[in-house]
Parts: sequence; structure tokens; C-alpha cells
Amino acid sequence: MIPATKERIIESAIKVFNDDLSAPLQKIADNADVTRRTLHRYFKDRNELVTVCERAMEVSCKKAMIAAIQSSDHALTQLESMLYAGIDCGAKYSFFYKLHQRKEHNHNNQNKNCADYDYIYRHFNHIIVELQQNGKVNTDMSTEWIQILHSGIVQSTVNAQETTSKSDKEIKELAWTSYMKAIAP
Amino acid sequence: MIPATKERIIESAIKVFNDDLSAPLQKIADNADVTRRTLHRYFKDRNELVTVCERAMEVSCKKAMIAAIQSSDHALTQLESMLYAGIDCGAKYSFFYKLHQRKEHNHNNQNKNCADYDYIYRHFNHIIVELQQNGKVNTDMSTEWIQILHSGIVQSTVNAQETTSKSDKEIKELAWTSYMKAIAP
DNA sequence: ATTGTATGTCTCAAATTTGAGAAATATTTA
DNA sequence: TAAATATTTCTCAAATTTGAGACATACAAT
Repeated sequence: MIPATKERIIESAIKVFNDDLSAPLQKIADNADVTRRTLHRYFKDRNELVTVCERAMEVSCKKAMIAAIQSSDHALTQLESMLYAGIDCGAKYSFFYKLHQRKEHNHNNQNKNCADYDYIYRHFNHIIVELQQNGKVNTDMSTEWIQILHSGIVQSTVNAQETTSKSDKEIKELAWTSYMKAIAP
Repeated sequence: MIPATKERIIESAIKVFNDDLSAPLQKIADNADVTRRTLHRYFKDRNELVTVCERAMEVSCKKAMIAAIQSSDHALTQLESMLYAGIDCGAKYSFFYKLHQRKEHNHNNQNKNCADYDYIYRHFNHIIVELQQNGKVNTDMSTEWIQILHSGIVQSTVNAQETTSKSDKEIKELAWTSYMKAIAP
């Protein structure tokens, strides 16, 4: 059982690191409403914190994605759930996505995380191809592009949640409508 | 006339700061292929560099946006040009957009930059409303949401340019097609 | 009330980052 | 080529960030 404080530090760290990987740890401590000393009690050093964040984010994000895939056997519903899962994971999703995209990252399917990433994106591809065969998705668009679009919509929806006055539900519906229409034939 | 080196430093700084505002200056120097010493000759300190970046990015991004607006008097063409301008500005666009969105930013239309930002977004809104009246854009979507979507598509297209094998032209076309279909009635 | 655990405060040394001087080298311009 | 300018290299002190010890407080569980 992970203590609530530790959890809070990880959450803040994910949020802060997400657009400022070199941010001073003080910034994360402030954000989590703890002293820097407390942060250092939970994490040996910056490196460990980053690693833990990556793992935490991978785990929760992967879990949500896999659940989304398994929530239905209709490809369209699966895709919709994946979009919502991404939005719900918030900053974690961008982190997750970035992580496996950046050039320093040496992809390696022996690694459990990479294997899961592969699992998710194989399924994603599978869903898209199926929808294309059913004539529900534009065949002029590569799955590669649709993946980019998918993550773009997730990201901007997450950002939007912070600035807009709309309810989460409304925003998600807008996101899904826009996405679906964008990739429709 | 700004020296090429200074220009290069600013470019790198915008790129690096864009997802790591606290990055060590060494990282920017490396990216710009100069020594940290050279960087320090052009910029008194980190703060000055950040300020100069903001200004540079505002100027070039604004110029491109305004040019896009004025490039045509067909609303749809204007919107398309604005999307491409955003993509061409690359990292600058996200920076520009973020800058005026973050809560520390105190919007103030006495400020020339804010005034220009307002000018651009007034026009953007105008274009959307006009397209909605012509039945070319979905009236269920607020301009607020369309703006979010717009910047989301720009951002992910810029990211995509770095990872994908597709040509810039192809990607831009995909972006525009997806965007237009997403907001169509 | 007492014990144990978690967090905060204050402190400090080590590590890193920052900004700049001085002289050597490279590059441009006349 | 010579002079002028820009950049690099090496160096160093100041500032900031990092990680941790020692002890004080707060708070929950028994």
C-alpha cells in the first residue's frame, strides 16, 4: 500500500516534469504540498523520482488502455474507450506517449514496458484496420497518422480541461465527435 | 541585422525551452552548436534569453498568422493558411499559445503583444462564425473548442514531422483534411 | 498517556549551473 | 596580408540546487 503523500508527490512530479523535466525539486514539493525534505525521504534522488514516475505512469496508463481495449469487442467502441482512457490519464498519457517516442528511448521488446506498449499499439492498429475494412475509417489515412491525431486530440483535451468552463463530459464528447469525424471516410 | 549565431541560439532556445523551461543553458548551447561562453556573450543571463525568445517567437508567429489572415478573403482559405502557418512556426506556435494561456500570464490589451494576440483570435473567431453561418462548420462546436482542436492538430503535426517518414507537404494535407472534416457540420 | 510513524524545520556539505575574465584561434572584411 | 570581429578554451567565483543529518512537532493507534 503506497502512502498518500508518496502518491501525491508522484502525481505532482508527473504533472511538473511533463513540461519541465529539469524543474527544481522544490517546484514539485510545492505542488504536492510537502517539504523538499519529505520528498527526499521518499525518493533517494531526482533520478529515482523520474524513474518511479515513468513506472507509475506506465502502469496506470497501460492498465487504463488495456481495460479500454477489453471493454468491448466492437472496434468503434474500443477506439472511443481508448480516447477517453487517454483523457482520463491526463498528463500521464503525454508522458507515456513521449517516452516511447523520444530518440534516447531504445525500444526493446524484451522490456516489459515496451512489450506492453507494443501490445497496445498493435491493438490500436488492429482496430483502425478493422474499421477501415468496415468502411468506417478513411483508408487514405495511415494508422501512423491516426495515432498522431489520436494523441493530439487527447493532449489538447487535457489542456482544455484546465482552461475551459465546460464540463469534463461535454469536452470528452466534443473530443470524440471531432476525432471520429476527422477519420471518417 | 541580427547575427546568424544569435538567431541560431534563439531558435534552439525556443525549441528546448518549449518542453523544458528549466533546461541548463548548456543544452541550448549544444543544440545551437556554440559554446556556453558564446551564448553568454549574446545574452546577459537566462532571464534575458527567455524574454528574447518570447519576443522573437511572438513577432515571427504573429507575423505569419496575420499574413495568413490577410492572404485571402475566403474564410476557409484563411483558416487553412492559419493552420499551415501554425505548423510552419513549429515549436514557436506552442510557445506562443502556451504563453497567453498560462495562469501567470496577466492578459492586458494595453500590451502590444496581447493586443496582437487579441487581433488574431478575434479574426479566428470571426472566420469560424462566418463558416458556421455558411453551413461549412458545425454549429454545435464552440469557437473555443475549435481553437483548442486547431492548436492540438498543429502541435501533433509538428511532433509528427520529427518522427514520421512522410513529407511535410503530405503531413500538412493530412492535418488540414482531418481538421476540416472534424469541424464540418 | 504512550508509542510509533510521518512530516516539518533548520542546517550544512557536495554537486551542478551560471556568468564572466583572459588569452588563443578562427573567421570575416578591408 | 593585416586588422577587426567572432568564437572557443580554460578558468574561476558566485549562485542555486541537491541530498541528508539531527531534532522538534503533529497525529493516529493502542
